[in-house]
Amino acid sequence: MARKVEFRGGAQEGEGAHGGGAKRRGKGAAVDHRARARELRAQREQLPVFGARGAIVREVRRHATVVIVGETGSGKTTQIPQYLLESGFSRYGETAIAVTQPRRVAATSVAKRVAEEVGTALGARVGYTIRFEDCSCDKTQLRFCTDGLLLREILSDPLLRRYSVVVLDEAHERTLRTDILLGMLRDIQRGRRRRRQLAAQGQPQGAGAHTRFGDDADGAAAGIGELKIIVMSATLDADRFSAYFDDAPVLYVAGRQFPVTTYYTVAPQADYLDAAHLTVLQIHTETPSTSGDILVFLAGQEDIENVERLLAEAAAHLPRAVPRLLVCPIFAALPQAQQALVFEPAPEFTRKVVLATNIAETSLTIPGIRHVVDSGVHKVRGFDPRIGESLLVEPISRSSARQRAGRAGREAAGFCYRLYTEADFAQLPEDAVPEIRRCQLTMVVLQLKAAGVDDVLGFGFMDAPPKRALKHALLELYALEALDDRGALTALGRWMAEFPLDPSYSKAIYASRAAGCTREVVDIVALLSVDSLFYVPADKRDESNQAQAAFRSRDGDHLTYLSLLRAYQAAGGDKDWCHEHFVNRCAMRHVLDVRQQLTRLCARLAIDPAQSCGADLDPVLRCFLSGFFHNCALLQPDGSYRSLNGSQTVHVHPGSALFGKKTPAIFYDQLVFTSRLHARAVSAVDPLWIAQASPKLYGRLASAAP
DNA sequence: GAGCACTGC
Repeated sequence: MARKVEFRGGAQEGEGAHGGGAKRRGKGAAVDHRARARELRAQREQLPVFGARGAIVREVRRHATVVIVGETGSGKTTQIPQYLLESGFSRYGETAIAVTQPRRVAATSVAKRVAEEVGTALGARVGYTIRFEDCSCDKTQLRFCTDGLLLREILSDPLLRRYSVVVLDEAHERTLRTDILLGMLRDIQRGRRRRRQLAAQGQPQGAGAHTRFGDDADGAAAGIGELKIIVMSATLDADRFSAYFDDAPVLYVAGRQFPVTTYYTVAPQADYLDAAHLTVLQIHTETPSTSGDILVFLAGQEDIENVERLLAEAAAHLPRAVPRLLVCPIFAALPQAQQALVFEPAPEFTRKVVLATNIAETSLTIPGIRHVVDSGVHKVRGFDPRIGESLLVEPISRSSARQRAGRAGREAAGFCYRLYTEADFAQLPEDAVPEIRRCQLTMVVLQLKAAGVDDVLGFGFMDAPPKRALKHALLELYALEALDDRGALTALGRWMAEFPLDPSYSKAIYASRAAGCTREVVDIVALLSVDSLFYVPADKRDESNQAQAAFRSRDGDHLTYLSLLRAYQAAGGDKDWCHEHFVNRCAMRHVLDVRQQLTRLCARLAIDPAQSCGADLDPVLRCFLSGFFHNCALLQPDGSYRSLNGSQTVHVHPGSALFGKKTPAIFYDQLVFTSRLHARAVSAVDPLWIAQASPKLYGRLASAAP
C-alpha cells in the first residue's frame, strides 16, 4: 500500500475522571420497584452531577429560569428531573414537571431509566408521552416528552397550567422545535407572572387583555403558579441562553468522558472519500484489532456506498496475518434489520468499521468504538425563498467536530482522525446555524398564529429567522386561505392548525370533504410523511426499480403510493413481501400510525374519514392541488419542465414514476436543490385544474387553454 | 439518472 494519509497532532481533548460510568442492566423489569431503586441509589450518587444537587435545587428555588451546562456523561438528563421531583417542585394530582427531548427514543428510554431509579411503575409517577404513545396518567408528576409534543400541547393549554417546571434538554442542538419552544416558554413564564401580579393587585383578569393570555376567562387564574424553566445544554454556549432569560444563573457540571487523542492531516485532502478509506486501512493495519472498532462520519448514503466499495476492494488484498474488516453502513434510509447490524459485536479476528451519516453523532451510540474518522462534512437542509429548498454537502462546525471525536471516548481512551488540517479546523464556525434560520416556516407561522402570536415578525426568537422567510410563509398561508388579508387566522386556518401537518396537507384534507375522497387523501398524506417507502441499495438498483414498477400509476407518484399501500395491506404487512418488493416495512408501519391519527382527527373535526371516491381518482389529485398549487410546473417546447411560480427548470427525480415521461403539467410534493433542482413525489395534472385550484394566481392558465 | 437528521395527542 503505497498511498498514505499523513497526520499530525495528538492533543488530548476532554479530560475528566476515567471512572467506570453507570452500568446498565439489560432488561430487568423488576417486580419490586423499590428494591431495584435502592440498588440503583449508590450508582446515582457516583454520578458527577450528584455533587451539584444542592446548588441546582437552591438556584431553581431562587430563580425563574436556570441554565445548566452538563457535559456528556454528567448524568444531568436522568438526575436533575429527579432532584426536582424529590424537592417538591410538582404537586401530586395538580402540577407536573415536563422534560423535553428532541427525539422519541430519548424520551422513552430516559423515562424508563428514571422510573426504575425512582422506584415506580412506568406510566405512574414517572411517564412519557410521545406521538402515538402515551405512557402517563393524570397523576404523573415527571413526564418526559418530545419537544414537538409540548409545542402542540401549548395549542390546547396556552399557559401550560398543568406544569410547574419545564426542563428543555439538549438545547444546544437548536432544533426548530427547541427554538420555538424557547420563545413560547419565555412568553408563558412572563404571561403567568403578569397574571399573578394583576391578581395580587385585585384587578380583574380582563385587565391583561392586551396579552394573548388575557382573554382566557378562567376564574382560577389567581391560583396559577410560576413557571420554572430549566435549559440544559451540553456545550459551553450557555451565555446566550442566560441572556435570553434575563441573565438567568448558569451552573456547570463536569462530564465523565475518556480522553480522545486527536490528529489532523498534514495537508488538505482533495478527496475525502479516498482519504477516509486509506485512513481506515492505516488504522486497521497499524493498530491491533483489539484496540477497538472504527466509526467513519460521511455526508450521505452515496458517500457511504462509495467508501464501502473502496474498502471491499482493499480488504480483498489484505495480508493473511491482518484481521478481517467487517464494514457496516448506517443511515436513516437503511432498513431497520440492516441498521441493527452495527450493534452486533464483530466476530473473532475481525474489526468492525461503521460508515455513518450524522445519525451516529447524536441519535444513536454504537458500542465498541475507539477510533473515529471525521470527514469534516455533512449534508445540510437549507431554505431561501428566492431559491427554494436545498440539500448540500457543507463543512461541519467545531462543536460538531468535538461531538464526533467524543464518540471515540465513550468506553475507553480513544483516537480521532480529522481528514482536514488544524488550520482548516480553526476556520470552521463554532456552532451550526440554528435550524430555524434555514428552513421553511409555513407550519411554524401557522402554529404561532394558532397559539395567539399575532405579530410573528416581532416574536422574541432567540435567533430570528430571516425576515423574507417569515414573509414568504405569511404569503403562502394567505394563498392557502389560512390567513385573511390583515394577516389574521381564518376559521380555515384554525382548522388546519389542528393537524400535525404542513399546511398544504391539511388544506388538501380540507378539500377532500367536498370532493368526497377523504379516505384516499388521508392515505396519501400519511404515505408522504415518511422519506423512504422503498429501499434502493446501490448494488440492486434495477431490481428495486423493477419491484416498484408493479405499483406504478401513469398519473404519477401520489397514486403509485396509494396502490403500494393497498398492496401492502392485501399482503397483511408481511415481512417477506416487503423484502421482495424493496418496501421499507418500518416506514409502512409509521404510515399506518399517521393514518390512524389523521383519521381520528378528521372524525373529531367533522369530516367523514371513510368517504371514498372509488375508482375515479381525479378528485384526489385535485384536492392535493388545492394545497400544492405553489408546486406546479409546465412542460416546455424543449421537453423540460418550468416551475409556475419561479420560472425555474425543474427535473423530475429519477425515482419518480414520471421520470422520463412527458405530460403537459405536473405538481410535486417537494422541490429540493441537490445536484440540480429535483421534484420529488410528482403527479400529472390537467393545467385547467391548477387554474381552478388558485384562480387568483394562475387563472391565466384557464384562459390560455384551447 | 439519485435522498442529512429529526418531529407532530
